[in-house]
Amino acid sequence: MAVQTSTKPNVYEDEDDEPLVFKRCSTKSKPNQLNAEAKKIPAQRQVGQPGKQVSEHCSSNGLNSSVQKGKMVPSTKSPPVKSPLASPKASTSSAGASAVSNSKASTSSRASPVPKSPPSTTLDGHSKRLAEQNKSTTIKKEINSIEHPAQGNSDSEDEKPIGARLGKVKPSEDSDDDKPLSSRIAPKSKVGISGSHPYDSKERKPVVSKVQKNGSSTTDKGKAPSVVSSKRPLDKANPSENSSAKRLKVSDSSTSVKNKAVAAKQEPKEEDDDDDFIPISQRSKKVASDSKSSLTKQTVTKVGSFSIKKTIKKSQKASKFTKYSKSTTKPPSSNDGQTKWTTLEHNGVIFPPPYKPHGIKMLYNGKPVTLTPEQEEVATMYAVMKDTDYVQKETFRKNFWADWHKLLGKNHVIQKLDACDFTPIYDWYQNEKEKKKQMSTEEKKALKEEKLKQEEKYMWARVDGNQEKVGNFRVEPPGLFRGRGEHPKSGKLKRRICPSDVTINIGKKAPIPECPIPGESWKEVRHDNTVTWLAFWNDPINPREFKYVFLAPSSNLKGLSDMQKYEKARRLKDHIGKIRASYTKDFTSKDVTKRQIAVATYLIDKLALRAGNEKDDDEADTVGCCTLKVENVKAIPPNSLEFNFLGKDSIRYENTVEVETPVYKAIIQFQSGKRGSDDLFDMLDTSRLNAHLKNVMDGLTAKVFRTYNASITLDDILNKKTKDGDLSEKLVVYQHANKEVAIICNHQRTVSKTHSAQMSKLTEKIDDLQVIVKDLKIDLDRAKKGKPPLKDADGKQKKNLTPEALERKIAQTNAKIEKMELDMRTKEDLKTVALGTSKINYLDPRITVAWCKRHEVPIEKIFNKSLLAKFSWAMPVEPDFRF
DNA sequence: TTCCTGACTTGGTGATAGTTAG
DNA sequence: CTAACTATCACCAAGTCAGGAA
Repeated sequence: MAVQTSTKPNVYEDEDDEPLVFKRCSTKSKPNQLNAEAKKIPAQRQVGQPGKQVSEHCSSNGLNSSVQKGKMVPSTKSPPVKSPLASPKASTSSAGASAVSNSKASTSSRASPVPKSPPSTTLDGHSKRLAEQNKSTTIKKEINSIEHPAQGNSDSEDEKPIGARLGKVKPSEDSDDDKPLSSRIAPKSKVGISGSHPYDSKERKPVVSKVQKNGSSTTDKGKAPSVVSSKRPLDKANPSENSSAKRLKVSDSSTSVKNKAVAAKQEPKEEDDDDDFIPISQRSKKVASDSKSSLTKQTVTKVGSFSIKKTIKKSQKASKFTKYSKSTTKPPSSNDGQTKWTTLEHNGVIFPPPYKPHGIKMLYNGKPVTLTPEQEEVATMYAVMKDTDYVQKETFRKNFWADWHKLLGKNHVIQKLDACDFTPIYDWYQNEKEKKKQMSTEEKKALKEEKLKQEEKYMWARVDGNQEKVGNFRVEPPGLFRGRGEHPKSGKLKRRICPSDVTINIGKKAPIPECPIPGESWKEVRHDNTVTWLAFWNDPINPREFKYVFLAPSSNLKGLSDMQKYEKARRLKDHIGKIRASYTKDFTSKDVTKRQIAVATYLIDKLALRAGNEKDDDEADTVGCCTLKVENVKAIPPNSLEFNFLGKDSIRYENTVEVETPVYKAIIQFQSGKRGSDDLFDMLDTSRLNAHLKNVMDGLTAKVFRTYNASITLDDILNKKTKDGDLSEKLVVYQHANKEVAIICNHQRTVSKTHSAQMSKLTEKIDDLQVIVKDLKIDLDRAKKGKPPLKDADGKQKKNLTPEALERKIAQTNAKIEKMELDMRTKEDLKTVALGTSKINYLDPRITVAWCKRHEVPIEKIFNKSLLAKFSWAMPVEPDFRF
């Protein structure tokens, strides 16, 4: 087991001991210890404390990390010119820049073979190539898209209690600028547990209550939010950076396609990767060897990396990763600047089936009403929503009525919604649902197959010769608009989309998809290779907006852009010290705009707030950083700020943080003389802010900070907290890190309806087990004295067991109890935290993959099937990769 | 400069497929 | 084998941000 770990452990450990620079403050709430500790760690960090600054600085430029890694290129500094080309930072390049693959050239061959059906099988080894590519971060890698065969991962393990270990984690400390500043955001109020007794046991932590959605909440809001302290030393700016910052106007790396082309050229040998045709079974061998070689190669370059070959096991493991990397065929075409593809074939989109009238009559003033199919369709949409809270909302009903009334006509019997009784339709619907549920497995299966058969042709596209999965090829069916929060348009009828609403985008030489509805035709057919959409139509609710059909996340196109996103965030690491120094300096600038930019940037960096674009009146009233209102922030002496606002999706953001005094003062100034509903940052909007950011780092925008803070936090926690231990303990560490990121990003979910019931059930079970333990102890005592055990509850005589056997049983039961308690704590802890969002969008998968490789954690334990497909580009990463 | 359009990423939820406990 | 859960996925809403028109 200890495989690779060998090298690293020490490193990390050391870190722990280092002085921390940032530390979190404790939350106010007093969680029980476990929590508290755990939470603290990540959650709140103080931004710099004075004394420690030094270290901070250093690290800031990533040095730290690089050092640790040993390798990853110290170079952070890349030449000032960021090159359009490669965005990648120099650092990566070390390995070899060489390998970029590019591609177009090779393309053709591979592609063809791929059958239309999803290729399920290929596994393969392109890893090598990929690996190299990775190293060089050059953008263009080829990502191939093929689907992976079933991977069966069988590992089953699963589930260990997650929370288990949290308690043990020690508070971390971080030091560097690199580290995320953020602090904890989530408000922590504590809530009591609902059920009867709380779970119990030892430490119970108060539950954190989260925020509620839509503001309504409330619940506990009063509680104490956590406070973060932040202080970052001012001094730090790095001189050097400035120059680079200036950047010439090169295009931003992300777009840098052009370069890529050049780079691409190289693609050496990878050709052999194609094993697409080899049966899987045979492939495995090959894979292993490939991977090995690739790894080896890497090893060479970098000193410290662990060598794979050490054990067989290892190689097997490696193969696991390679199996998920795409095997594909050709690399994506290189783009030059704008080009996203050279050839594109697909079959268009599929439309929902026409409405089938059911003929059930609803009641109006208690009397049945006959409706036309169109009217009935809309009535049914509403009827079906009877038990959702949408229909409780005034806006929803009003909008629905307006649209439906129009359909009914002025002289219809139905004149007002309140006198309508949709129950008959509702009941009919419930009944249909029930019937469906009752169908036999075979029937269900047949139905599913039927559907699959119809949709199959729409599921795949061929992009530059590669077979790629299409994301959303189904046109949205008509329905009532379900806006989130207090959306002014919620309840409006979303009309049916027809082919004449749809614009298709396809390669010039590709056959134009046949319109699936006889007699109708597409609105337009374009051949625009500067965009990635396959089709779009105007949103019926807001005609100036569009609904697009894109490729699935597992596609090369998406994978490439995903990777570029993370590379950009990694670049921020090299500039963050300078950026922080610069905005710190501007907190006291005489120029109000400058001061606002500085404070806004600080909030975005420290709290991971979203940029906050302006919104129209016909959208829900939510805000982001630039659109914060005076009333959303409350200054709490001596230097804390209490935030409370509705953010994206009308999710409430509640957090109290300690900020640096100049920030605190600046906020008070920005608020003075304004009404609560006025903009806090009146001189600012997102484009101004982003324009400023762009001056500091090429391609930098507000959202990059979210990605950066999320990923660096994961990398940091993972590397500091992972200890040797069994798999489940490692998974707990991962989950803990993931949770911290989710908290920073304020990713919430609603508490499941059955949550409290589940908790009390668990409590009950634990109580039962405790009774059992008690009885066992009595029996043990008796057994020691040679007496027979007591009768059981039914009055039956229990089996006579030896004291040893009884002791074993007691131990087992206690272990069970402990595990359950842990599960409960974890469950309670995560009841309002959504871990998935950050995994999908913010955490550089290479951090996870590398960590898995280092610690021998099967990647399938962390990434599910879709994530594995989406992140296939990250699978070849070197084990010592650090964000 | 500001406004508007267009393209693409990010996000929460409910239905469903898959698992596990009883 | 069924009930109870859980994990996953499809769905589609809601953001971000670039770039061009006004």
